[in-house]
Amino acid sequence: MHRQPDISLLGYALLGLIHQKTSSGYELRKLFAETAMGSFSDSPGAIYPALGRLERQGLIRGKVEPGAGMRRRKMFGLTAAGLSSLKQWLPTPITRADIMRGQQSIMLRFAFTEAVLGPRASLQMLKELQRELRPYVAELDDYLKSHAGQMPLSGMLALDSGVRGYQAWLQWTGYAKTKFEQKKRGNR
Amino acid sequence: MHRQPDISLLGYALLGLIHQKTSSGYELRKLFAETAMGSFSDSPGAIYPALGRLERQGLIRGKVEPGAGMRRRKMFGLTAAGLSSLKQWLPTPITRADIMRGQQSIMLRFAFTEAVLGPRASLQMLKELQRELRPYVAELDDYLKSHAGQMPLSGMLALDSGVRGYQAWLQWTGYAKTKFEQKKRGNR
DNA sequence: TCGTCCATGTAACGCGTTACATGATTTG
DNA sequence: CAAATCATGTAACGCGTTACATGGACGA
Repeated sequence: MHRQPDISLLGYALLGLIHQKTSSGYELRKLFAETAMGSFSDSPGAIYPALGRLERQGLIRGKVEPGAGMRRRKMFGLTAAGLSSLKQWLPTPITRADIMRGQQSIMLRFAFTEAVLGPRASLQMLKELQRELRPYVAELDDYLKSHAGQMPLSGMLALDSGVRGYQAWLQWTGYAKTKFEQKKRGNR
Repeated sequence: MHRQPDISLLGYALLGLIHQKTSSGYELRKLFAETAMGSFSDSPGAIYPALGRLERQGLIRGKVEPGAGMRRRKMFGLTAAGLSSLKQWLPTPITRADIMRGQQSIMLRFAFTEAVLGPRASLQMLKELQRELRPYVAELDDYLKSHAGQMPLSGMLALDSGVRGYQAWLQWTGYAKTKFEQKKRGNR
């Protein structure tokens, strides 16, 4: 039982992307810059040190491309240890604390789960998310309804916007589940 | 024209709360811990240093309560400079970059705007938010529709969850506007 | 008086931010 | 050949995190 090294969310994002495709730091930067990937920073001062840490931890390995007439660049690939770190992280149970901290880390895990652990794990994750989300939304809603009168309007509305966001997320889990079930039944 | 000192989001949160009510560090901590206030940290290692910075910047002033038979505590109140910092920050224009970075900072501003600048400013902010949000949601939606086929299912769904969140937020702006207009017409 | 809150702090640490630095290689 | 872009880094800095420290007040 090797103890899990500390990896930041950015680290896991890099691990997942590198799992999808061996990449250079620059490519990863562009990905973050162009595709609004959960709003990770595209700054070299974040990515290169993060890659350095992952490499020092033995989770990825980079080698400078020997390509002829190419700009020198270091392509990073996942090591066995890196893959197992990903596999340990992806299915960690979803807690209410995770939910309150924001969708970001949960959705990052969701995005990588299918490719690394398979669609069954994705479905499992969606179900877990529903189980945590449903009572939380209900509680927030109750709180809002019973306290709406005694709160300043702005405060009530700010809270309401959060509740609506969670409701939309909850609805999404249903949609996502049917999409995965459709896929399992073979119609792609 | 005094230059605006650097204030973190946590700093603004504290400023806004102290504006509402002169408070001690401990009270502010409890607020964060209990009311899921945008998920700010309730840890003393965040709040006390932040209060210290604000005090050193002359934005708040704390005095130890002379209360008889009470536990010693330092109550912080806003200074004139603090109030003017808040007033400068609240109405800064909403950009797409703000939106992509997350609702947190925008909703924090919204929550304080009514009390500090009045309901007209809140309405103004909601209109601005709509103006930025509407085309952004439309673009995301277009992108999703045109690329849905060529993306991995998880990726498409992760993006879709983001889009749904923004859509819910946009709908909320409409609701919030009517609430404020109702209030202006006098029926509370 | 003994534990449990109340209340305020401090120290080490990690990581992201901003800004700067450096070259090589296409493109015009 | 000059300018833009590719590609990788480094340094200073601020702030939040976790964990630890301290001490007074209140209840049993």
